[in-house]
Amino acid sequence: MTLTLASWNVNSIKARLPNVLDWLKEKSPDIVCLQEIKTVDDAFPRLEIEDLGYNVETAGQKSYNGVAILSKLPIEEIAHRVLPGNEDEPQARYIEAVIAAETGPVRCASIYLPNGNPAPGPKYEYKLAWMERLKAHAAELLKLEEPVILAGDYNIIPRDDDVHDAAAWAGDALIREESRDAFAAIKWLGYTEAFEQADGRAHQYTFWDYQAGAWPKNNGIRIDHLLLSPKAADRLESVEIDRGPRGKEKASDHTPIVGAFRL
DNA sequence: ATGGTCGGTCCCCGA
Repeated sequence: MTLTLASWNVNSIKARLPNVLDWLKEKSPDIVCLQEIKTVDDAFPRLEIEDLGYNVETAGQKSYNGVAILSKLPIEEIAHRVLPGNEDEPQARYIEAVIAAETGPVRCASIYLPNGNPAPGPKYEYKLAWMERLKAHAAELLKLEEPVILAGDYNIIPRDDDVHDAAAWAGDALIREESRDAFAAIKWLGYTEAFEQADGRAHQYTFWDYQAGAWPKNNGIRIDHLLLSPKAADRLESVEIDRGPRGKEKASDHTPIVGAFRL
């Protein structure tokens, strides 16, 4: 049995609803981690998505940020709606569910990591502090020895091969050495970055800016990632970026990344 | 073509 899990920053679920519904109907992923839903929970278009066979859990806020998990499989538990380490966190950037897969529970998080620009500055400090919290929590999750998939918009360009023109991004919060080191530190705990593991793939992107014709010029960056615990990594069959949604009318500036697992 | 992004909004801010 194959379980498919997608991560997609939709840049407003209300503005993107027709595109999202079309894509869910077309691809029918088992689990979808959404970011930047940009709405409070009560205004999330849950019925339209439930009609397609999904259970829906959200952690939203007004205007900005907001994450959700959609699952065709039963959601056993929402383990967290705020990233542990600061329960007073005002920004909705984390939700973690335990999902009942055929092989047993699979723990999935939808993550919207702070952008961090301009760097240096307080927003960048917030990004690094948030990553420190994520690392501490990710370490705790490893102790459970479960399949864990930490999916989301990490706002991190891991390698120069993940950007059209690395020099043009020098100094940006998404590519700075401290950002990359913080991302690598989470991997070093024992997580596998799914896409990077697939050999020989370079210059495949998940985000293209709305400005300056970035999409037609394929001037993109790879910032949406799936981090896998050992038990999830062992079960990884494939991971692909689906460029389809980025080419549609009224597209998000991100496109989905989809992993397939023997789970 | 002296322009050139979106989305959510207390009309700018965040990306």
